[in-house]
Amino acid sequence: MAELPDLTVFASKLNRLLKNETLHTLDIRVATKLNVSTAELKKKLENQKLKKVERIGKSLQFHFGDNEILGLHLMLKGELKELDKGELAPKNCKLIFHFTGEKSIVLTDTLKQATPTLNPPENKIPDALAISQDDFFNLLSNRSKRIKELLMDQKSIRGIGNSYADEILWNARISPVSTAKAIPETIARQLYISITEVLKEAIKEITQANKDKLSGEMRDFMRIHGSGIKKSPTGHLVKSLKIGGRTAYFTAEQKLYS
DNA sequence: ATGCATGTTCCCGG
DNA sequence: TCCGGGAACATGCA
Repeated sequence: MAELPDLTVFASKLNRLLKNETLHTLDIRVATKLNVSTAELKKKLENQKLKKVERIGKSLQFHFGDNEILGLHLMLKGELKELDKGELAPKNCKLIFHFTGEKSIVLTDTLKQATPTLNPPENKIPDALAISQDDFFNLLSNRSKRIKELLMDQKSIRGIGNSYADEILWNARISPVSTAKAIPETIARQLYISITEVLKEAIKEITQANKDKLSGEMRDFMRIHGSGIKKSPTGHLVKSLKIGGRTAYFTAEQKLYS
């Protein structure tokens, strides 16, 4: 699925496309995972102006007129797509947003796991691109989890998925199986920098490749993560390991703290 | 053909 | 209670 950098690009595309447009009709084809009734969702959002779209963690938030927020998590297979005028709803369509200016976007999901949430509860879990250095140090200091799992733990820090966790840990030269609290502060500082650097660089790459994208993921620029990558940019053999049911890619350049 | 990838949740055992 | 492993979900791609 799309990860944080892709979602950031989607959010800016959605803003360019739909900001200040009024939602005319919300066509709810599949209501699975929805936290309110279809009637309530329609009632709250239809005829409201879309004020902005934001990315928070791995979800998008559509802010509508009267303080109504629609959160949307795409999960593994959710995809957004612009629908041309008169175009039929695609297969596996869950939601269609028809705006008064005749623009429409559709949410499809073959897995039916995409999760729309009306007015998601306030959440203090920091976003990976917004966490302060102090909060990040505190997060590491009392956790005996392996660092890769901690970075991917959405209840600790939001937005980092399997592939970017590998990229970040290689950038910081830290082994993914290091114990979080065993990482010394100087190294943790580097890790903090790597998070921002890797994610921002990815946003830049994706934007340059296609600032208008609304779906899919782009990974061409990844240094470590991917079954096709044999060596790191510095020439070290890429090894792999299952961590938390996911494949971690790493090299001997990455130091183990335990 | 086989199996891997992908996020989250839930279930189980240590 | 925390930690880690595994399954489940549907589909496309090597």
